[in-house]
Amino acid sequence: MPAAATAPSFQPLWRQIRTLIVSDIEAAAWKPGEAIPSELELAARFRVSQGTVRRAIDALADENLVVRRQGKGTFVATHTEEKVSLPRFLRIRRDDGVDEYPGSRLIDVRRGKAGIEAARLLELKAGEPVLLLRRTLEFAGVPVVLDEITLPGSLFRGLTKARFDAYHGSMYGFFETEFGVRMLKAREKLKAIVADADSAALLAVESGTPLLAVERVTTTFGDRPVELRRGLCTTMHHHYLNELG
Amino acid sequence: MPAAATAPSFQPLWRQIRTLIVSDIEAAAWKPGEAIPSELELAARFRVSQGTVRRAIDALADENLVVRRQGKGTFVATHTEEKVSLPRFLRIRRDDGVDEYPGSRLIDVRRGKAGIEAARLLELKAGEPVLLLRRTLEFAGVPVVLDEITLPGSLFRGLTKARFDAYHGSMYGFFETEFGVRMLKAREKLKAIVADADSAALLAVESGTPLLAVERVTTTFGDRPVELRRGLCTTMHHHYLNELG
DNA sequence: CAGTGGTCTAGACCACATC
DNA sequence: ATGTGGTCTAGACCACTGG
Repeated sequence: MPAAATAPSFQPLWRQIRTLIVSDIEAAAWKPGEAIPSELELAARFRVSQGTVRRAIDALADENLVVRRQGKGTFVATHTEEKVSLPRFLRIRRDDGVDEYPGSRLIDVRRGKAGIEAARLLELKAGEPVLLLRRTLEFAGVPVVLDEITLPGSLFRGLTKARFDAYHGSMYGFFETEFGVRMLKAREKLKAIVADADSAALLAVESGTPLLAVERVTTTFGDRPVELRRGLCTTMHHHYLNELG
Repeated sequence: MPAAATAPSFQPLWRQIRTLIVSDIEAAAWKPGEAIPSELELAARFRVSQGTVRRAIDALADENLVVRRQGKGTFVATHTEEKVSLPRFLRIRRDDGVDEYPGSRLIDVRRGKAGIEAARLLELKAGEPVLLLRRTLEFAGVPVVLDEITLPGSLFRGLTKARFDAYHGSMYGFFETEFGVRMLKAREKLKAIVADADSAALLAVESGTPLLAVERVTTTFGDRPVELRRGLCTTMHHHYLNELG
């Protein structure tokens, strides 16, 4: 039983079972929003005690891969039910503290080839086909964030502006239901820059205004990157919120 | 047994025991860095099974209040052992990916009165005495962050520049060992601004350079705020890192 | 070796949702 | 009443640390 250099040789049972369940979720044995089998059923299937299955599912809940609901069951996490609370990956907030769900306005969808930087971050070869979306996020009808989103062409075949506009819900909900791509984790790097002429026009601010630049790489199962997003955010009346624990 | 409007009437045993242990940690029954009693000992003391104590301690470990070390024991978390890895609350990184522990240079310590905004964020009355520290964080000898730190005077009596300079370690280590104030959680709000003349001088950049403005409110037990920090960060060669999961 | 945290089991019972 | 997740117990055994 070979082991990676830094990995433990033997994994506890609950860890192995967690991995098995993740594989089933990735293989869409149960779709996002659906219930997975009950703990007792999984325990019987894997020939372990309920407590061991519980431990595995607890880990998955901590990773936001599933959601537990007492009395009802355990459900595969989805981005299509985020209308109630704020989207999990949205860190931009209004300064006045009101929790507003921003509107998304798609500007355009273009086809292109991955540049060196995008290829590196998305683990593609330079020149591979990508999709380039531009969109704004509007709070109270005012554009606050300008995003340029780079997607691997191979995963999002058939993505058009019309198709996105026909979908009602968040962008990650769109990716999930229309292309089966699940956004699980993201890593963001923030810098302060000044607006150039183009960005300023789209955000309705003066050229030279300071903007918050957010570079996000989003990953799916196995930490495979599937989205590169460069956002510019006006921070006159909004901010980026982060909780440290 | 009265209950708050939104709180559950009955707490599970492990939750109650967690609270008891937190109280003991807050009361410094065991100091930061010291071991708390073993699970079996705590189980006997509270007349519950080891599993229930385990659950309580697991929760504390998730909150970074204690650190488990297999074979050795469970230890109260401390800010004085962060020299190996990067400080837990430091999000600024070098663009080149090198993990550098920045140097801290204290500029000055002043006494003052809380303004309206500081009073609100620190839950003080306007006009109550505060301490105002200014310091820079230097990466490779170059100032990258300029912090202005506001502390409630009542909690940090006797804090002087000389005393800080005599201490070797992180600022939160200093607060912990010298004043018994434990920084547990923080909430940061980020904006992009342009440097004014004073800040530009201290950060050795031109006036008008875009800077990342970080407002941090740090809390201790019971979510009581104990530090307000306004930081300005040059992001030419550094960035603010955030992981979303 | 003894002591610590880590895993796993089997079973009882509770709390919640649904029919 | 039934099925789900949530709590709690008692006990066995494993893995790691340090004298």
